[in-house]
Order: sequence, then structure tokens, then C-alpha cells
Amino acid sequence: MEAIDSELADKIRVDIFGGKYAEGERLSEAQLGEVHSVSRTPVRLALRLLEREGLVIRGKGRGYRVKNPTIADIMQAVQVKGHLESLAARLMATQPNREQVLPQMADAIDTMGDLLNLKDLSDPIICEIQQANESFHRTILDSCGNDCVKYTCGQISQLPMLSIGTMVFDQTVNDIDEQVFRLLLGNAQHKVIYKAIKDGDSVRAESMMSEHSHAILEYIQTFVKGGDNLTVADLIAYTAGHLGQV
Amino acid sequence: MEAIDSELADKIRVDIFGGKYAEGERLSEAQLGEVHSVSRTPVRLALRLLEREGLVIRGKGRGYRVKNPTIADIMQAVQVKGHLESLAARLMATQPNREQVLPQMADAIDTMGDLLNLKDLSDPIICEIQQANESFHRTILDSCGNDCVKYTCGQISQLPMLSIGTMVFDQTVNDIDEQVFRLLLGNAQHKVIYKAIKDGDSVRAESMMSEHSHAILEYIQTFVKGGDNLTVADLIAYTAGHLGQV
DNA sequence: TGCCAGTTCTTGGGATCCCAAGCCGAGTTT
DNA sequence: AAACTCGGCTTGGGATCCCAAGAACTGGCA
Repeated sequence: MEAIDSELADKIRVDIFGGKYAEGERLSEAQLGEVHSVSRTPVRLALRLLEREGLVIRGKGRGYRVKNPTIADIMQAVQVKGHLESLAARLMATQPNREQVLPQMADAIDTMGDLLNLKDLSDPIICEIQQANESFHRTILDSCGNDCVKYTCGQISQLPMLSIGTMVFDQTVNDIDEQVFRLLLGNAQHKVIYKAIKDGDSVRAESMMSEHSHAILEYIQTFVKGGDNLTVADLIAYTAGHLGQV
Repeated sequence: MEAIDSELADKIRVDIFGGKYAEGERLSEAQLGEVHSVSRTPVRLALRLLEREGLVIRGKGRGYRVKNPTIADIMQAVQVKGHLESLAARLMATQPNREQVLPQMADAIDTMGDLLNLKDLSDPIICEIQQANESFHRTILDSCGNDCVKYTCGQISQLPMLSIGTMVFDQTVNDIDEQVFRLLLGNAQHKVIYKAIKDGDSVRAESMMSEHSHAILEYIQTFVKGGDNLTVADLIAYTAGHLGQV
């Protein structure tokens, strides 16, 4: 059976983030159903999911209204996710059985390092880098021992650009070295976090992860200031656009 | 119109937390619909909501299964909520227009102090204390400038005992003074947080809020260790049970 | 007696129908 | 001419029907 509504929600979510709908535009159940060739029942389920994500607002009267997320919203989400990952890093550093997954993290770090040494940021390479990065972060969330952190982070990661591991690439800058350097810096932070977790240094693990997230936040900031009037759709183009499919 | 599914979800949620269903028990759409005298459509919507909250798991085959939260789950949630509130406190301390809501926080602190000085922990008083406490915490979330934090905390607070402001009372201990002392300590922490936010001392605001949450966590811990084999339903009885309605 | 296969029944998902509540427009009255 | 009211049309929510998938039961065969 495998319900259709979640993937329907995915489609609509992509449309919203893609800027297909104007801010405050009314969404009609019937219309959405017709567009996606389904009945109104799954549409309603999907809209309820999106409502819970804050992408759609159900007014008191009839009608769903689209709530387009802004760059500020994205940045706030990144901040929250970073903060939660800091907690996860701290907790993992105190987990007795963390050694079992340390190789995974080391692998992710090595893989990412090898890829960066290629000095090649073509799309397939970027995709692999993203995967390594995501593996690193996911391992921490999986192994921190607090499922609520993991789950909550997962909820926030519904935002498309966050699901990939919170990495943004500026395609307009063709200075590969500059990009690679920034990513190498990130990987260096990964190494520190890895060591801190391995050594059981929870304070350092937390603070380093905090710094790691903060760096991303700042990068987005400069990114926004550079290109004026950046839209969320643009940001997505710089991230998810590279991947065939997440 | 005003959809019926959210309140239906509330009912089912209360039932789950109340221990009405066994762990892993199968929930049938038809059965739930009959019990609550509604059709299967709103039941499905409600179950989807609960699924998103993690209270219900939809297996690959047919059948929803109940996932009864454990005390450990609750504590994890408290930990996450506390961590998020720490972020909120830090952020609020850097908000330029935080002065406008400082009086609300001061009011909450004063109210709580006055109530505690009565040395009376009867149910209506406890209810007022809860409200003051909740007002304090809510103000911080509302005014931290990051809606994502507020929203995420709200999601976590679906857990009934967390919606009230993360305060647990041990009714089995009839030593009022001990209870009052603990609450006075909490209010003292509120004062420190208030001052730090007022002064723009974001570091202190964050760390104090972190400590504040940690204290609650530890209290639950000792609480659990004292009474053996405590269930989530028992914990709820110590909190929501006092309020007429949340 | 145990295992496998076929059939039936249970149950969740989707489609459709119906109803009620808003919103809009047209017509009438002041 | 403007405002108010009434009626129709839009639209979301709930109920019911239908279908498909899965689980359980039964019967047959080894």
C-alpha cells in the first residue's frame, strides 16, 4: 500500500520551496488533487502534514494559505539544528559504546578528505562529498543516545537544503581553491569533533560542533550579503540542485 | 467547521499517555472511530498526526502500533527542550527590543515568589504557580527572535507533562517545606536568567537556563529512583492531574 | 504430525458523495 | 448612489463505499 500522501507532501513541499506559489496564495484541495491526479483525501492528509511543518497555514475560515519560508527562516532553522547537533556531540562523547561507530566517522572524514584533495568540484564529486558529510553528522545523531534529538533534527531537516547536511556551495564563485579551502576547514573541524568524542571530551565536542554550525551560518550570511535579493529557491539551487535525487 | 481531528488526536494522546493501551497494541481505524463516534476519515488524520509525534508507528503492513513513551523518553525530551530553551535565552539576551517584555518576566517571577511564600501547595495554588512558570518560559521563547526554536519547543511540548512548564511535584512527599524550597530555588534561577537577559549577558543567560533545565532533569531522576517502577502515567498524575484543564 | 499453499477475512488507503460554512455578487431599498 | 440583505456558488470536512494488500486459518500433502 505504502501511503501516497507523504510523497504527495514532498511534491507540494518542493513546489513551495521552488517558489511556485506566491506568499499567502490560496491552495485548494480540489485543485491540488487534480494537478497531482489524486483524490482530495490524500491531498488533505498531505496538507495537514505541511501545516504541521509550518509551510501551510489553515485560516479560521476556509482555505489553506501558503507560507513561503524566507532566508531568515532557513537561517533560524540552521541555527536550531546546529544547536541540537552540539547537544548530540556532547552526549555522544559520554556514551560508553561510542567506539563501535567511531570507524564510520573516521571513514567519513577520510573519504571527504580524499575527495577534496582531488580539487574537483564537479557535480558527482560534490554529491559524494555531501554524502560523506551527511554520514558524519548522521552518525553523531544516531549514536548520541537521545532519540529525541535525532528525531527533532530530522523534523527540521524537512527543509530541503538542510537534509543534505547543511552545506551550501556558491556556484557563482569559480575559484575552486577557495571553495575547497572552506570545505577542508570544515573537515578539519570534523576531525576535532571526532577526536573530542573519541576522548570523551564532551565540552570540546559540543563547542566544536557549535563552532562548526556557526561557520555554516556565517557563510550563508556572507553569501546572502554578496548576492543581493537571494531567494530561498536560489539557495536550493546551490544545494539540492546538484544531487540527482536525495 | 473547525476540524475535529486535532482534538481527536488529543483524546487519543491522552489515552496513550494514560497507559490505556499496551505497548505495541494494534490500533484499528474502525475501532477508534466507533469509540469516539466519528468516521474513519478524521481518525486517519489524527493517527497521522500521532505518527508524526512518534506515539504511533505505522508498520509496513497494515496496522498502527502504539509506541508507549517511557520515562527515559520523557527525560530525553526534557533534555532537548532544556537545551533549546538555553538557546532561546541566549538569543533573547541579544535582542535589542527585549526590554518591552521584561516586565512580563518580572511579573511572572514576582507572582511565583508571592505564591511560594504562602507555603501552601494545594491544587489551585499549584495551578497558579504552573501558570507563572509557564509564562516565564513562554516569554523567552516568544521573544528570542527565532521562531524555529519556539515552534520546535512547542512540538516537543506535545508531551503532556512538558506543556505545563516542566515542573513535577511529588505528592508522596508531604514535606511542604522541601517542595517549596525546591521551587524557590527554581525561581531564584529565574531571577538570574532575567537579570542576565536584561543585561545582555548572553553567556550567563544560556548557562543559567541550562542549569535550570538540568536541575529539573535531576529531580526527575531522583524521583524515579525513589519510587520504584514509576510509569509515565504516574508522572502525569503528578503534573497535569492538578490542573483542571490545560 | 508438520509444513505449505490457497482462500477468506480483516483492515488500511483512495475515491466519491454529501453537507455545512463562508464569500461574493446581484438586486432592492432607503 | 450607497448600503444592506438574500441567494447562490465555492470549498473544506466528514461519511461511506470500494479496492487492494496482508494476515490468519484451513485443508491437503508429505
